[in-house]
Amino acid sequence: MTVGRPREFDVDKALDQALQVFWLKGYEGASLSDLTEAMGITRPSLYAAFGNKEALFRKAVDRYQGWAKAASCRALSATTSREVVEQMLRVAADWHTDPCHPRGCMMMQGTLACGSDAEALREEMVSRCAEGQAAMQTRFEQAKSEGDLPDDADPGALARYVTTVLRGMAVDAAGGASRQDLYKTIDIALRAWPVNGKAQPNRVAKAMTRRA
Amino acid sequence: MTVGRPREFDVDKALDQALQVFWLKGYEGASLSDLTEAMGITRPSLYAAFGNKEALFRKAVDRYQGWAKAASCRALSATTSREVVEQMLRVAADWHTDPCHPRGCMMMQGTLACGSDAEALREEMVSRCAEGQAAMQTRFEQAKSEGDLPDDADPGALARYVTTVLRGMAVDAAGGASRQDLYKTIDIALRAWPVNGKAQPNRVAKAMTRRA
DNA sequence: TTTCTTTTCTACCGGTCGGTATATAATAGA
DNA sequence: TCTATTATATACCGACCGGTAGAAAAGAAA
Repeated sequence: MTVGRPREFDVDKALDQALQVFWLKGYEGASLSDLTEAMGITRPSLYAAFGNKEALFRKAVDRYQGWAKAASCRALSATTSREVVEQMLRVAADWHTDPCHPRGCMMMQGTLACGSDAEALREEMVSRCAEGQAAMQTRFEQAKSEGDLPDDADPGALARYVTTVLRGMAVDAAGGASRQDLYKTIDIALRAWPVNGKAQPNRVAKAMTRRA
Repeated sequence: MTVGRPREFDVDKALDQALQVFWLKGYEGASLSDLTEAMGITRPSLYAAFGNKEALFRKAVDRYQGWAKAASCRALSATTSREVVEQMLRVAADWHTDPCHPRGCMMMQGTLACGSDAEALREEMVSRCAEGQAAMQTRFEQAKSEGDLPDDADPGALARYVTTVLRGMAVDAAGGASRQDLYKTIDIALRAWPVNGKAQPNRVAKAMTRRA
């Protein structure tokens, strides 16, 4: 029951369009003309609805990260650390080569692709990416305590390694690598994963609920 | 014995300064004002000496790639494929965290960090990066024929894997990762390297000349 | 219908972008 | 010294940047 002239466009759809533009062109590479044309609205409408360009970018990143976090949570709940990593990498490979949207990682394309004046933005994005790495680290610490990883395993270093491969794959995809190429890379990357000689007490029980 | 007024600045030194600016700010993020200030020359001097901004960037990339190719050749001449990869990754880690210049990879920071109008530039950089990957692939094919890699090894996929890790590390470094962090990542990444059960006839002989 | 609120549109702001016209200064050869 | 040639410095170009003022339009409440 709002008063005043009703908005003529769908805010969420417009945000999706803006996300695509940022993904493709980066934060600074996406001009307001690019954005308003893709969103199908005029400049003042954009400012009234989203604040300014930076706020619009943040909202686009929020939406993007929502998807990423959902996929990440699903992967983190896999039974073994190895399965966590494999799912993480495969989902990323599928995502970064999905023909429904631009290739590569939106946050990397959008934020690494920005000059120095948006330094604060970049640092925020770096720390946002670090969240995912930290989540993996805690998951691997849990795996270690469960005996799913050997005693000499370094959860932090392992999480960093996976993050590095993820970032590399995102660049590969942005540069045109095919999904099959990324799959082959994943097969090799996974051979670095430590195998433990200890018993894994919860493994069978967890495996039964894995596909729930 | 050239005629006319002599140039008052050192072209190579100016190009080095331009390289630093592009490295730090990217192709589009580096404005002509940024460049001329860092190079210590005026705008018309820049255009007279280098053509235009894009030509200047290409020359800067040429110089950067010269260093990269030299290091790459050194690594490729190592005895075993594993040593090739280890040296490749370690040199890259050192390079990308060298305090003497901006962090990360100049070509990635410079080119991935550009909008859509410089699409041709980006594609050229992508193909330039592919050269290094191709060189690794031929080196690994040689290793396979020498028995240094198992018969079921896929030289192309292995080269892609190493390239992916290299790209990931470059992003890590640009985001602030320490050299020690990258070293730990390398230790893990190397565990993916295939081990062969076959004899390696030339291994001892080559190892003797390795440190020559 | 009148009033109030909010969105939409056109047109514009100062600033910066990459690039250049023009005039002057500095050298080599005649 | 005079001329040809090249580099320098100032000042400027049209185009585009992110962002906004102000009027018209469309709804809800009175």
